[in-house]
Amino acid sequence: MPRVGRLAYCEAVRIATWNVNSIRSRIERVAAWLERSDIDVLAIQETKTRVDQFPFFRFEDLGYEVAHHGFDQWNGVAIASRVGMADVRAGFDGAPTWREATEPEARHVAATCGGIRVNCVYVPNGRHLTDPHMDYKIAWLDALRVAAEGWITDGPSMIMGDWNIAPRDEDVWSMEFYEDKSHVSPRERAAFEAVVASGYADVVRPFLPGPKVYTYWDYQQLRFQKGRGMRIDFLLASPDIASRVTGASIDREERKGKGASDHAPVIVEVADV
DNA sequence: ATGGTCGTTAGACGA
Repeated sequence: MPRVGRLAYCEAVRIATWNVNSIRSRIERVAAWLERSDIDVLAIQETKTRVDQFPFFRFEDLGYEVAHHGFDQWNGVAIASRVGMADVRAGFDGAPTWREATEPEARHVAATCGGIRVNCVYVPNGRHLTDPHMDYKIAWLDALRVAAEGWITDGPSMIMGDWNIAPRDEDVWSMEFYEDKSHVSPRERAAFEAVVASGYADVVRPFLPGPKVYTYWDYQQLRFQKGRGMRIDFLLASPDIASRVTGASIDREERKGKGASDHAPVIVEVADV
């Protein structure tokens, strides 16, 4: 059979999400990881940089196109892809602003990569149960749910990123520790499950069931070394994508050593895109 | 020791 093009022979696409906690401080680590991990699409959260400071060249050197959305040292989201980058969009309709801000924070960017509508999200941190940021977080997730109800009807899509929510008790190292804290409250969990219920599926958990499967470990108190983490980074997929996911992994190696992000990358493999 | 570490940046603030 003659070769008719790359996609015709592409057995799988590898898609990942990673909260890098500053792309400028982490760029060499991210670049090295992309190279050796054979990643086709990476959704990045907490770039913590303006667009004019983003190290686009480093991704381009490796054959990736990048869409980045960021205003300043807070938040910031990006998508890097080597399987196409079309219809880039920053932010979704109905996203709330923090208090009276004139523009929503940089917490969502979308692009169509390899036939998949990739939505990269950085869900607000609620901080504490009674903090105004918690109401903002819930409002943001509710608006995301409304947007997702539209995306699910538009074709193959994914929503991936740092959700700042541990949906199940087994997703944290200690429920006793977290019972009065953010990330595990019924309100947050309901808001997460409502996005899932709009038609998406967590495509990682079936391959990596808990307990003790985490994607984030606080820098403080030797949490990583002690195995005290949280599962708060998720890849959700529409049914047509979910049924083609052949594997998933969390690269804990990337949480090790000096210069690591506090999150590990989460990877899924999608067959026959 | 009532914190412990990181990131942004230059005194805090956020996670």
